[in-house]
Amino acid sequence: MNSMSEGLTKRQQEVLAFIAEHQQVNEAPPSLREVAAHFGFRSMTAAADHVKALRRKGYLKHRPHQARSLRAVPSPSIPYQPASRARIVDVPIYGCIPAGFADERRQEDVEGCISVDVDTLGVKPSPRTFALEVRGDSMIGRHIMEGDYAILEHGMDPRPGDVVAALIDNESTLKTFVKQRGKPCLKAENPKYPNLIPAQELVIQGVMVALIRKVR
Amino acid sequence: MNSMSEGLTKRQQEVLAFIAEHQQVNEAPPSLREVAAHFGFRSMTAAADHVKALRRKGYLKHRPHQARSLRAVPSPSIPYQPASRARIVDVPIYGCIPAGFADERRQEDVEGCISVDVDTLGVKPSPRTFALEVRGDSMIGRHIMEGDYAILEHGMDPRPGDVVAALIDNESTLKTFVKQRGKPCLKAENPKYPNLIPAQELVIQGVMVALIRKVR
DNA sequence: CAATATACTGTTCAAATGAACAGTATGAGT
DNA sequence: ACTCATACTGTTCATTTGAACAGTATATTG
Repeated sequence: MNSMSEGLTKRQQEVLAFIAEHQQVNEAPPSLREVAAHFGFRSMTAAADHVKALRRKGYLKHRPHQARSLRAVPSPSIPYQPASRARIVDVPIYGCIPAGFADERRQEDVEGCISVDVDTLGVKPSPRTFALEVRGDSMIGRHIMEGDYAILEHGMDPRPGDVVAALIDNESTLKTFVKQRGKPCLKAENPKYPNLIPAQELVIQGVMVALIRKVR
Repeated sequence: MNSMSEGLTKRQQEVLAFIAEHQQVNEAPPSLREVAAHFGFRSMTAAADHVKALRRKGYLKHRPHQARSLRAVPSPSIPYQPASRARIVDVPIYGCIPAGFADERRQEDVEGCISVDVDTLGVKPSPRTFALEVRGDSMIGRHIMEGDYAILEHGMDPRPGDVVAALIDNESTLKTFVKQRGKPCLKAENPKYPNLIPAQELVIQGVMVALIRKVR
C-alpha cells in the first residue's frame, strides 16, 4: 500500500527543504500560508497537504493547533537542518595551557569557545577536547597558519607524524611528533626552527584532530 | 528617568528566564498567554507588559503580529541563557556544482553534511552557504590541502586575494581572485599551475569564508 | 506633588493561523 | 476499471494569538 513510505517526491523534498531552511534563516518555522506563498500556491491546502504527507512519512513533526510549530525531524538528507544538540560540543579555546592540565583548567585562560560537530570532525565528544589558537608559523610545513584554530584531544597516544601541543617555555606550542632512532621527539615544520626536542622532557598536552580556519 | 535602562527587575528576569527556557525545552518560544498562564496572571496584558519592557531594554526581540516570534537576545548579563543558543547549521557538501547554482541544487550532488557553528566561523547562515571538498594541491600556496573542506558563500562579491570557487571544465575548483591590470582573474596558488584565467569567462560560485580540516 | 516605571485585572478587536470540506486533474499500481 | 497518492484551487470556520484600551495600586524620583 504505502509504496512511498520512505521516499519523498521532488515537490515534497522542496517543501521540506524550504521549511528546514526557513527555520534556520528566519529563526522560526514558516506558517502554512508562508509555505503556500513561497511556492506560489493559491491555496494553503496545497501546503497543508504536503505538510501532512511529510508528517505521515516521518519527516516533520508539529503540535496541533499551535502556530509555527513545524519541526523537521533529523535526517541526513536535509541540508540546513539544525544539528541535534547532542553532537555539538563547545570547545574552549586556551591561549596557553599551564602544566597541570586536566586537573586545573582555569576559566581565566579560556579565550572563547568554538562549537564543533563531533561527527563532522570525527572526534568523540570528550571533556578533554580543547582548541588552541595557532601562533607563529612554526607549523607552516604542515599548512597550519597563524590564527588557525587547532582542535586537540588530550590524553591521546600520539603516533609518529601527528601534530601535538606541548608545553615549551610555559607556552603551548604545536609540533610534529616523530621518532628519531626509537626515541620520541618533537620537531617544528619550518626550516627556520630546526630544533628537535626529545619528547620525554616535555608534557604533551594533546593531539591535533582537526583544524578550523576563518577567512575574510 | 531611565534608572533601570539596563537592569532588570526580579520579575522581568523571571519572565525572560521562562521564555528562554521554554524556547529550549519546547523548541519554540511561548505565546503571551502561555507566559501569563505560567505565572498565574489572569490577564495576558501582564505578560505583554513584561515582554514590552524586556523588548525596550533590549533583551527580547520579536516580529510584530507574528505568533511565537519571541527571541531572547544573546547577552552575557543574563544569568539564565541556557547554552547561549549557538547556531549550528548543516552545510551541504557538494562534490561539484553544476552551472545553474541557486536554481538547481540537486540532492544527488550532495555528498554529505558538515555542521558548523556560524558564530564561530563568523558567517551568517544562508541557503547560499555550502562546502566543497578540496581536490588537488592547486591552492597549496594558501595552505589549503587536499581533503580540506572549504566553506563558501555564494553570491558574495569577491575581493582581490579572496579564495573563490569557479566552475572550470565542469568541476568546481578553488582559485585566488586577483586583479591584473584592472581585470579580474583567477590564479592557482601552486607554481605547477601557472595559469591565469580571465574571470569574466567563468562562473564564480562562491567565496571561501572558512576552512575545516580533519586530521588523523 | 506630578511624573514615571512597575505590576497587575478585565475586556475587546482583529490579524494570524491551523484545520476542514468540496472539488479537479494526473499518474501509478492492482 | 478501480483505487490511491499526489498536487493542486477555492472557501469557510474556529482557535490561537498579538495588540490595544481602560483601569487599579505601589514604589521611586525629581
